[in-house]
Amino acid sequence: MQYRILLVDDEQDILDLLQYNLEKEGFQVMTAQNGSEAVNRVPEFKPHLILMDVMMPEMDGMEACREIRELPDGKSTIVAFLTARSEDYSQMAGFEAGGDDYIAKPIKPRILVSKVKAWLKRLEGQSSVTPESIDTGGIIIDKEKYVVTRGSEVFHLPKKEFELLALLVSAPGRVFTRDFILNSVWGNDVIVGDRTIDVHIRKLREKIGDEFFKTIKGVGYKFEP
Amino acid sequence: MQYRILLVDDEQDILDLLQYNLEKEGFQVMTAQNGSEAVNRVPEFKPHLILMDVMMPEMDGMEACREIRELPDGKSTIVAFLTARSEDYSQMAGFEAGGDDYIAKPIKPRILVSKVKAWLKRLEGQSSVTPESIDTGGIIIDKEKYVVTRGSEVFHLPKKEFELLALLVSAPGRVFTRDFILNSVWGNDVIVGDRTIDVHIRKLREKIGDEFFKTIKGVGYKFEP
DNA sequence: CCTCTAATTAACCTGAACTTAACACTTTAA
DNA sequence: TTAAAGTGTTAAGTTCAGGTTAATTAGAGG
Repeated sequence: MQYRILLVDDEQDILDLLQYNLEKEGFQVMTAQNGSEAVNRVPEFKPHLILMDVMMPEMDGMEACREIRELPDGKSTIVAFLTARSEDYSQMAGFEAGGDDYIAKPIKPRILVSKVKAWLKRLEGQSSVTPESIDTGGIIIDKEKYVVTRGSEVFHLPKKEFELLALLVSAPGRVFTRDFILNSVWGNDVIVGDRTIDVHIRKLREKIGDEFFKTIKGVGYKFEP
Repeated sequence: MQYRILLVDDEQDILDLLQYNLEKEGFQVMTAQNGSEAVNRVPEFKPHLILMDVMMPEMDGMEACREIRELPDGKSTIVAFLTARSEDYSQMAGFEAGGDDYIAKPIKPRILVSKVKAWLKRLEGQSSVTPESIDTGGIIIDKEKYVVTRGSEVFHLPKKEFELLALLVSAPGRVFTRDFILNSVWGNDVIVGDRTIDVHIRKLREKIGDEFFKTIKGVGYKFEP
């Protein structure tokens, strides 16, 4: 499948440069010259990744990002900012605006491409949408802080357990087959034994609570609030 | 409040044009004809934004920018270069010299004005969103004095340690991936070994306190008050 | 050019996280 | 009812990310 990337910058030169380099790598690229144009293109183009300059006339990157996050298709795309290096980290990455990451100018094509690939790789593992925090049946999963809260208790789960939980909770009641879980949490290229999932489920049951994790024999597991 | 803009170009015509357009928008404008003149004007005028030609007699823009960055008032001002279009984006913007952005000649007044406004907008955000000193969980980070205070203790951290701390503290609780940290503190063109971050984290733990810095294995680090 | 500090690297250690193996248990269906 | 298949449990590996230390390199300032 071809990934779609939306480039947003007010300067044609930079758009050209980036577009050239990304298309060379086989990505499908669309461009926009300012924030509002970018916002408009999202619904039609449904980009997997948006690379956006922070500073633009008309509507700046932060504002555009906020608006994009409001769109139905804008929640799942990765937004990365192009920004000058400065001391102001929080601004820089535009966390508040819902930015995922950033790349500092000057942009070296090779670095750009490798970063883009890394970002997109993140999408592969995900089933569909991944909001910053999921809240189901009294269990809150905060992907930003990497913590799980149930009532007043706070759990610090290791990576795999956390991802497994996040997957199950992402669709409460839905049954995930062992196969699907392996793909999502472990990846299609990793081969692990049969009991690995069981053990991880067990740890979740131990920590979060037995009652939440239901086994469907011959099929898989599901999470129930 | 009125913003102060320092224009630097060796051509009187251009100075006049820019000055006219910017004053029309309500900005306070001062001009200089070369780099050294510009450097001299910074302490008295304390400009919010410096618009400077790259190529000038006496002292060019890059050099002037470097010197301005050395001044106490020069750290917080935004420096943008006026530059002819070229393929060399990294040079173009003079980021190495500490420039924040650039605008390509020929300069269209409307674009100039909107860019200037966008740049200055960043200052607004900084004063409110990210003050010069952050105070989290009893730890005060003074970005101006480059000093960290915890209770009555005062730490003078070296640059990298300070920046790492500032980054983590900028979003307490949030997990920063090693990758992200490398980008932010080291920049995406610098390649450093795997253990570099660890060592810096260790120094912070040593100096500030072990309990504040939490490791999320396989993910990254976070700061918790 | 020397000195001192910061920054980075290298080499090694540690332990949590993850996986596996072995076996017990449970369900299903011939 | 009993084998077969699927899952649960435990403990014992194994691996790999991160921690630690010391040595090396880079850089600023005299």
